[in-house]
Amino acid sequence: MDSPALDGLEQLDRVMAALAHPLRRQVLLVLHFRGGEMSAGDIAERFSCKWPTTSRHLRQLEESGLVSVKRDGRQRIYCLERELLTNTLGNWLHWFKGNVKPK
Amino acid sequence: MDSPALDGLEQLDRVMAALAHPLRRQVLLVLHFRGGEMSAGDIAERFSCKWPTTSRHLRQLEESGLVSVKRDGRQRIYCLERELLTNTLGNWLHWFKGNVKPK
DNA sequence: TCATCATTTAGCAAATCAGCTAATGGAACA
DNA sequence: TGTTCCATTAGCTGATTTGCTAAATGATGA
Repeated sequence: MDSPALDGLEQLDRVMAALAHPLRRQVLLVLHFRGGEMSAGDIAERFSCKWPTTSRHLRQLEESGLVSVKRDGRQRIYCLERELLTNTLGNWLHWFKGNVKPK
Repeated sequence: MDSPALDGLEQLDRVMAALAHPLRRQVLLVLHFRGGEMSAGDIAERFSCKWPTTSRHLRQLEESGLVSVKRDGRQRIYCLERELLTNTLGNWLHWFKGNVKPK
């Protein structure tokens, strides 16, 4: 299910919170470098923590909108939402581009 | 005190953690749009939480390296470290630029 | 030196987070 | 239908975060 037009601030808040944990950032990178899609199992086996722990991190990522999920038989496939990531972070960062009131 | 050449991952970790709280992000923006430097008091009076609360957020920002402090008489002046912010975040984000393994 | 101003530190309580194990859900297949 | 496989949810615990109030610090000025 799509977050029903989560407003910008709320979205930023969730994205930033999701990015605060190193494991979640790592998941995003792994997803990216493996082509953007991986099953939960493929993701989980790359990390040293227990499966349910990874599973919860994945859910947080999903709730932030940074990944989406689809079912394929008994697997769940996680997809990186690359544009949401780069846009959300990029747009926020953009406020800081250019000197305001340069000395 | 300067963090003695904090390594990249540690740095990223602290920056991301610092950015996870909306008030801390807001402080950075306020600092930026006010020219990069403000006293603790000027910052604190712009937020609705109590002074000590803001003070602690400022310390977290300082520990992440995103701001630095200098004393000026009995005031403390906080300075936005704009390059650290844009470099740290920009470099991380850069991993996600360009399609890897497009289908 | 004593009071004052700007700000931080100490210390506490409530909320949230992150890890674990055990139990559950649901598709596939014998 | 029952078993197996992939993955999640439930529920617990300990650590961390965030807010508060009250006390402390440290520079300035009378």
